[in-house]
Amino acid sequence: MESLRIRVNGKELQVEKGVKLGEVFGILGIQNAVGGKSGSRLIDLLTPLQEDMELTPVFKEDPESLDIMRHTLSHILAQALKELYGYEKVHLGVGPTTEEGFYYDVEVEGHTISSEDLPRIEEKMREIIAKNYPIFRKEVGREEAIKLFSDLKEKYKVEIINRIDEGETISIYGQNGFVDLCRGPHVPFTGMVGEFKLTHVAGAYWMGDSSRPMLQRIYGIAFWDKKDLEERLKFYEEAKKRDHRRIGRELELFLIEDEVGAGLVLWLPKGAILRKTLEDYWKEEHLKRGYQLVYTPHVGNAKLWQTSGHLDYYRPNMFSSMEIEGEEYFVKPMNCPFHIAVYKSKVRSYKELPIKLAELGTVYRYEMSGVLHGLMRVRGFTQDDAHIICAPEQVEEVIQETLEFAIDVLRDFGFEDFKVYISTKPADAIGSPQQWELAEKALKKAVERMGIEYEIDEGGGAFYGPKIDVKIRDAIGRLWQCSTIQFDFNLPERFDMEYVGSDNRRHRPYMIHRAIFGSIERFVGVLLEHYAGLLPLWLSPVQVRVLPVSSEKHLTYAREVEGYLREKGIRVELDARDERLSARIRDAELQKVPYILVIGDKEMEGKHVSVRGKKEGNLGSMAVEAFTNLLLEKIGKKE
RNA sequence: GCCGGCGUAGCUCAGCGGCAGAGCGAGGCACUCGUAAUGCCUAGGUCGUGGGUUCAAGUCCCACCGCCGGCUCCA
Repeated sequence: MESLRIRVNGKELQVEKGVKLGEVFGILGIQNAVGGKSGSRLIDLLTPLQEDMELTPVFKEDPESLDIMRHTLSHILAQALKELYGYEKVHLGVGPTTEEGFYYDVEVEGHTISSEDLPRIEEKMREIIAKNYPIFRKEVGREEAIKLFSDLKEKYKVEIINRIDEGETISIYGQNGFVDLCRGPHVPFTGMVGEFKLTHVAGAYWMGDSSRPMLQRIYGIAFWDKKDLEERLKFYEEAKKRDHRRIGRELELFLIEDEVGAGLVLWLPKGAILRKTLEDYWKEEHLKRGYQLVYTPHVGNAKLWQTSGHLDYYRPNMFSSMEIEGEEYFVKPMNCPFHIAVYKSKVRSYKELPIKLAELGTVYRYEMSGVLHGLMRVRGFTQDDAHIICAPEQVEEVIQETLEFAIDVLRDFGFEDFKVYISTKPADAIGSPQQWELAEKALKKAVERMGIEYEIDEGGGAFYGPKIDVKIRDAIGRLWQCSTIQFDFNLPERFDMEYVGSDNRRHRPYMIHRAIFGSIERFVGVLLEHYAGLLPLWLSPVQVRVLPVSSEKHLTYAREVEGYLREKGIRVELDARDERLSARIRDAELQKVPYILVIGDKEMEGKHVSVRGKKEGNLGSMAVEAFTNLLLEKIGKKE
């Protein structure tokens, strides 16, 4: 028998080839290990060791251990389904782990699983766990595997086997009469899994291909500790509480209605003022940084979209055409062709570059009905769009400046944590290698210089150019894609864009698309979820609500205060309804108004107001001017 | 678009073959009130739309529209 040298935590051990990792740990007196790790590779206790290796044990404290037990839970889920609906009726797809749990894609003949079935399935799973069945692992040959899974009527598994590379080991795992094709890793007994809960069931195409059958995906979450599980469930509840669709209705910000159309947003007065605040800020910041604002139409001639290539490549996402005086027109899905037309309105000199054209351009895109979601995914939205046209030697500086701009803006809205993704040249790219190299280098350099954490999505760029995407982390840790800076080597060619260089010759400029918010709609949605509706003062649709204690005695002075604040540019409302003061306070609190001013006899005497802050609580009485100055200072600081 | 669930008053929801309901909100009246809900009264519905089954349909069946959870797509 061949022998192997295994190093665990620095201790070297000589064992026979084929000895299971669990036995190795046993010899070494390592207890409670869930599995082992060699480099980044996870190995479970059931796996026979075939080569010399250095290992560290994985315990429950190690995050990798979750992956192992979640994987086993997905098998237990599969077995539970087989037990409940019949071994030959349940066809298994794939059952991987997720960031917080696991799922299994299955097809159940003659039954569709609904969320009502989940408790029963869970119960069956707990039975399997309680029995503490030993889990086995076996390596099988390709032919043997195909025969085994064909006999089991596991058509999807057979398909997977056929896709496995020659030479790769094919392993099966199972327990108590249940067998699954699986790479592992798993815990050695069904009783070793942690706390779990099945959360929901949804459809999922086999292999993610819409031309293949749709399976049912059963999702579960799982952690070692009940505490962690409950925390995760609380997170879902918290997310639900922050749902911008709910907040939007409660605070009367926006409306999306059947009568108007799916994915089309009506901005109610309070939402409109929020949007205006965002837009005014946006325009000011752009002007400060040398952008030129433009306005372009909502529709454009088909010839334009032909030249841009949208009709060839983007047509499925465009609304149907309309005919005007024998010419075909389309509602715009993008602003770029118009901005290019602005650029081309005259001969451009290198001295003008970079030219930065910006517009809050409302575009319409056909999105499949199933993907529409509140403000986050709509059919009509306003991009905070800009196109930067520059010379090659300006690219680096332009990218740097643009990225800084985006981050500065996002910081102003209270986001501090960013994740940046750079997508590089895909296989089917157009443009010269020099162009790609220059562009990709500029992107990387900009991110590195700013010291932001980033990842590279190798080959993930669009065919027409590489890009940077910025995602922001919200108050409960979720990432939202917002800003994007995207090179375009395609449109300058298609539209024959030029500038005259210092050599008096014509040159092709570089063009960069960029958005900071992404879309106004989506960004407002993200803001609402980030702040759970309690927007910072400078963004609040209503910043102050004035409440006279008595709607008769104090009304005149209350109106005076209201008028004064309004004149100072503060968004103020008077609530002199014939209601108890505490009822009106409650109402203002629920509407998340940052400051409530109570006005009674005492305040009237000294031209004071009694201030109650949403965050600070009762701040006591102060002079109207003092309060106004305090407020204006806070608004100025974007608090 | 696909799979599953769901559409009942402005909102949140109950009713699941036999007289359309509740709370909040809205309107009216009384109370004139000091930091998170004063009381009483009233109005409000082709039960998403269209078809079908039935003596009888929010309720059962079919189609469509929309919403929710996913999948897919996001030149």
